[in-house]
Amino acid sequence: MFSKSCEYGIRAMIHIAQQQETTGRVSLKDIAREIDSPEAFTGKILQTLTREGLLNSLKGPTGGFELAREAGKINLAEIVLAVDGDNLFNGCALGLSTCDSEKPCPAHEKFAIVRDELTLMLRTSILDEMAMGLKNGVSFLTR
Amino acid sequence: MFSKSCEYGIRAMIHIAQQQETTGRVSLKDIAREIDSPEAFTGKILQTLTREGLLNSLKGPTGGFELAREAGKINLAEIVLAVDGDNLFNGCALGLSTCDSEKPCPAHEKFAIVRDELTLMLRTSILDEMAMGLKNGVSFLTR
DNA sequence: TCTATTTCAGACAAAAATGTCCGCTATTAT
DNA sequence: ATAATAGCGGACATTTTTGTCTGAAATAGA
Ligand code: FES
Ligand code: FES
Repeated sequence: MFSKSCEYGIRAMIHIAQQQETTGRVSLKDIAREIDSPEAFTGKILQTLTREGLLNSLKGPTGGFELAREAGKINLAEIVLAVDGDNLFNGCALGLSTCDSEKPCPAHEKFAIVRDELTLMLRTSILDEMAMGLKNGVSFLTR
Repeated sequence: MFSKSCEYGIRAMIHIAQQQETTGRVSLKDIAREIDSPEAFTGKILQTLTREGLLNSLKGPTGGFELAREAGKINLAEIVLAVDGDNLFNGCALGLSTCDSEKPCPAHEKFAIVRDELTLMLRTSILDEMAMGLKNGVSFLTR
């Protein structure tokens, strides 16, 4: 469904959202440890998220990453778009060059509905809600 | 969403379903041409589908591939499972080792719903219906 | 039987995704 | 100022996915 990069990116963003309420900025080392991901690789992904305007980064001691906007105004669709691009939202299920309802593939009719539901689900998955779940111990970022 | 292999596999199965009503078995060469896919690579995928019991194959002149069951009794979920495995149906959105509603990731609650809708959509996408769409010119396998 | 055709199996190759390393730059604290 | 810290950028390495090639095995038809 999502690339490894995207999975790490989402987990990182949720962890940052949950952490920064209390401790402010979060370091790469802390993030990689908490979401159980390879540190250097995660660093690359966080750079991407920073370039894409979802994170701010600060160098030096006490440096680290923080959300570019408040956690209530960032949703999963933005993160997926930033890391994996828009193919999941627009692409054809059967890999045709474009998804076009005027000249659809045989799966289009049923697939487009589910794809749109997925898009909506991602748009309505807000970072602060997910961070809340983490904090309350009802959800987890490792296993 | 799906791997290239899976996309080619689905397109091949739909083409075979549409073609074999009239001309019987379908050769790899014909399939690769009609679904616009690399021939040798497509051959590998058809071998997999044959091993997995979704296709029968026959060597020699007049040989080729045919559906192992009638097109009304094969759905997309089976093809996806045969080629890409069950991760799409069971896997965690955020890449945790397993998806477990007892110890869910922060995306689980909303994601599991959409994932189940996708599964249902694939299960109810039947090969003969899609082949019909192709024959009637309302859907297409290339672009 | 002989030949042409077609799938099968395995080795090989190229490209993309995933992951690591290292030196550089910016920043903080002493 | 200087040293220590943390992100940045680019090169490099590994693994997976995607794709190719070749020869063998099976089969139909002449
Ligand atoms: S054309 Fe294939 S999903 Fe729209
Ligand atoms: S635990 Fe992540 S989707 Fe179920």
